[in-house]
Amino acid sequence: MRERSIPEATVGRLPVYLRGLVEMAENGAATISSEQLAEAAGVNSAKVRKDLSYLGSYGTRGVGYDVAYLIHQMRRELGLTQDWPVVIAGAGNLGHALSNYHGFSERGFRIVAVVDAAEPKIGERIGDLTVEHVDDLPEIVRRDDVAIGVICTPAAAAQEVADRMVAAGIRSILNFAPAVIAVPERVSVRKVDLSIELQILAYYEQRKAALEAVKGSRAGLPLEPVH
Amino acid sequence: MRERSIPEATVGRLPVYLRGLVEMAENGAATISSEQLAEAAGVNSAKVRKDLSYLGSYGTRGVGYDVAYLIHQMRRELGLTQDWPVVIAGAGNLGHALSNYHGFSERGFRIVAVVDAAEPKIGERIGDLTVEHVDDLPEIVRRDDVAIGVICTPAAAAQEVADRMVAAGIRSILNFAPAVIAVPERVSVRKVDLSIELQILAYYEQRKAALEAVKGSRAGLPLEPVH
DNA sequence: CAGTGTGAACCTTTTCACAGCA
DNA sequence: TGCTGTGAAAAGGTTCACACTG
Repeated sequence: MRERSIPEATVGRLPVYLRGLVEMAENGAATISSEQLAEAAGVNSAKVRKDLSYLGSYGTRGVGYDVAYLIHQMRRELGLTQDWPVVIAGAGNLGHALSNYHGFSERGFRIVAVVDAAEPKIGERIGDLTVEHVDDLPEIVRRDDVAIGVICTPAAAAQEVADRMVAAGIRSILNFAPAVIAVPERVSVRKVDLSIELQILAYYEQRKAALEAVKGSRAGLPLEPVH
Repeated sequence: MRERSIPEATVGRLPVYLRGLVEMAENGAATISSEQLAEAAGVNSAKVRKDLSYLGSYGTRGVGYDVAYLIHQMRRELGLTQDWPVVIAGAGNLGHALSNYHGFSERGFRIVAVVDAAEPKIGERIGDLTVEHVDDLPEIVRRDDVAIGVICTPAAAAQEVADRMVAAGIRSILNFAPAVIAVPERVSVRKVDLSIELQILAYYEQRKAALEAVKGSRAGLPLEPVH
């Protein structure tokens, strides 16, 4: 392989593999088979091999993959060899929780600022940070070379905040607000909608209940796997 | 159509449509076209029509869809005509934020309990709730007929909590812990991994930077859309 | 005649199965 | 011999384009 452009589905799994690999490394494993990594990532081994093949031929036939080397290559490919300064917009419940979330800093995402629009929030302390005004976004982005913004505002404010982030020069947005936001093509957006996840679970849950109700009477609708 | 089993990809979008429809209804719209709904949901209209066709033929040619009726059908299909009692495990930052998150209750997901394993947390108040001990899960699940559990613990505790949830009779799990959890086949699991989302953004961000660097010199790698 | 509903084409992703190599 | 790497087949998802209808 060793070619440009990793499939989107694969990109989404690489961080999962990476986490598994780092854990393996901590446990002292020097090499790992696709079978073992698949186990750790909760997928099948064919998928692991295909996915890793997009990074290059880093395995050894009959042996497996060198854990340390694969971690290195994966970090390089994912762009995790550098630190990523992140700004969070919205100092509510979720904004607080994310600002304090250790998993970010552990993986090289440094929260450099939290902004909000509400006067009473400004100046509030969150860990080492002080909540700044959203008007200061352009300055913050310049000051800390921020490329990634996280939106934790209510839905009604999400589009405006997104616009301000884009105007300030942010090029990637993680949106937790339950709203669809429009951005220029050059800006990447990913969304995480907490209640949508529950609604999806409810759908399958309800199906299971419906299935129970007719149990035995018919062959039964196949219950598709979730996620 | 009107047939069993909606494709997974469609199930994931229905809640987005639903949100758009509810907003339209609040704005007084009586009917909506696939084009308008597509706009609200951030997808194209062909997808909307295909997706809605799995629910049945609820549109009127030349007119569009009746908003109220479509909301009703969609709620029914998603299993949102009932309330879903939810238990949250882990009274840390995220557990707190989710317990207080209004978006859940607004959509019929009622947080009935927060549990934790750490003694000092037990008895702590979160909104109207008092943190209970994880040992009491079976009783809580019985008491409130809980079907959905949310894991907000550190990664190291996730599998054990999942096991306890399953043992207590929970059949759907939303996992926020950065860990893969194994559950019996009958249990649905969805995961939300906050730092994985950032890592995916970092990947595309880094690609964009790499592209800038060679700008003009070559035709350039196509920059695939994110999410 | 505007806009749905849907076959058919197309593209992406997953899985299979095995050749090839350490 | 054991496990990777990958073509080829299968499944799943998206988009096209247009017949059909209220």
